[in-house]
Amino acid sequence: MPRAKSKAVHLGRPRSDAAVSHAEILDAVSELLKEKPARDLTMDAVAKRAGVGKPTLYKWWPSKGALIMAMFHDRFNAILEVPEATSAEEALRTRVKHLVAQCNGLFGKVVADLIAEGQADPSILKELYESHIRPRRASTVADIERGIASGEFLAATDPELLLDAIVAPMYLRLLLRHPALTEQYGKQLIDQALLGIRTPKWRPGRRGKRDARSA
Amino acid sequence: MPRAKSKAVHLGRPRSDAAVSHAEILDAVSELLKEKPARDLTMDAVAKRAGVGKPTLYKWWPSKGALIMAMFHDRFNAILEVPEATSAEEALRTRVKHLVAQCNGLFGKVVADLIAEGQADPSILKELYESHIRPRRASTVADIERGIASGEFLAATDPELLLDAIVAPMYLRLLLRHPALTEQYGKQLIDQALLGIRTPKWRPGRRGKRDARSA
DNA sequence: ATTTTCCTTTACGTCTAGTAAAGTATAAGT
DNA sequence: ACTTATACTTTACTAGACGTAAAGGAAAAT
Repeated sequence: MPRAKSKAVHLGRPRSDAAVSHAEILDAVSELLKEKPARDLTMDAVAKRAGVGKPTLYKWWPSKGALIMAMFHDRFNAILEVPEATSAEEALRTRVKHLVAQCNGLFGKVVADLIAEGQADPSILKELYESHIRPRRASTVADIERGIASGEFLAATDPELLLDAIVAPMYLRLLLRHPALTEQYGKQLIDQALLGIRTPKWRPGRRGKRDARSA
Repeated sequence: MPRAKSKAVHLGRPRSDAAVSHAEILDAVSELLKEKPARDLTMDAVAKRAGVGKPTLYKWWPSKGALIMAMFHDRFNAILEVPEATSAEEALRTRVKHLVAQCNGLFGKVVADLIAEGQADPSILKELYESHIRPRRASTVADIERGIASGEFLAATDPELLLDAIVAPMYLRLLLRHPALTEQYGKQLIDQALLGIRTPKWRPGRRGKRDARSA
């Protein structure tokens, strides 16, 4: 008589270490995406390269899109840390520089692929936005709000809108591939976006952070 | 002996009127794209709805992407005419308003689909850019340059960059579908982009509309 | 009526997604 | 050691779509 599955005592073959096979599968996805667009990625190819069977893939991920999303999640979930000591403008410039570099690598390709896949499967768009874009935005918005609080940026600044004006053109170039997304372009975008935002008289202290003025 | 095909005298069945069957085929594509994403559009379905055979489709267009692009070209090639009498700012606002409306209709869906398809077929991206985006940009850039020449905008303004900051966020919302692309958002983008561009002393003719910000 | 050309229909070969069925491995229990 | 229960893999299959080839029908000149 089999015992009730009350404790850590199970009958039969235990689950294999998901961490290991998952890593191998996501590696395979990552490597294949370096070679071909997501559209041309076949589950058979992933299974073959990972050394597993196709049903194994479907056991853990319901679709190709979900699998790619999982790889993206696993590999590109880091949010850039920006030292609080710098001015908000410097923080923005650092982030944008970093984003340009990422967009010109595998990160950029996969983001573009995911947005493309998302046009036929909105759940991908939703997850991409909720799990990746939203948190990244939040941390940059925090930078901007810091800049507003410190008097570096005008009080009337809308952080979300400012962010959109800087970042969206970069993503669009990523998607359209033309013209190329360069670091210089990122700089120009910041320069322009800050034209009407920057407080004229504001001077960064050498540590950057000045007390918020009272009234 | 067949005569040389020197003149309008051909032997055999004449070519059927391409204009007619093309229109029917592109109608079919258009209708089907109202119902499903480009990814799920099948050539069989197009052929069936248009009442033609599949080989006929491949006779004129080499791929599904090319077919969709042809429909897009045929249906959405109009560029908005903006009266030269208005201020550059008004011209921008008119264009943006128009673009929001278009993006929320079939135009927007097809653009998004084409960009998505383009991720696996760069020739689509290229044609989309060269044949559609570039000319539209040119006409808006002309508006902005008019504004610079008239002194409405600062001389240092970079028209392309300004345009990117306004339009790219709209396209990105179109592609990400979240948050929704509203007319208000378009307005806010212009408001913000013009903050650092507008000449302080410049006064529009009485047609200019002073507008309060909408929180 | 015959010929010539164009076009459509039908049918096919291939590829891929996703699933079902059968077989193999690894543990506990006796 | 041997059975049993469970997890996983391999193989094979169905369904659908692409893109093409072959055959037949339609419309003009002769």
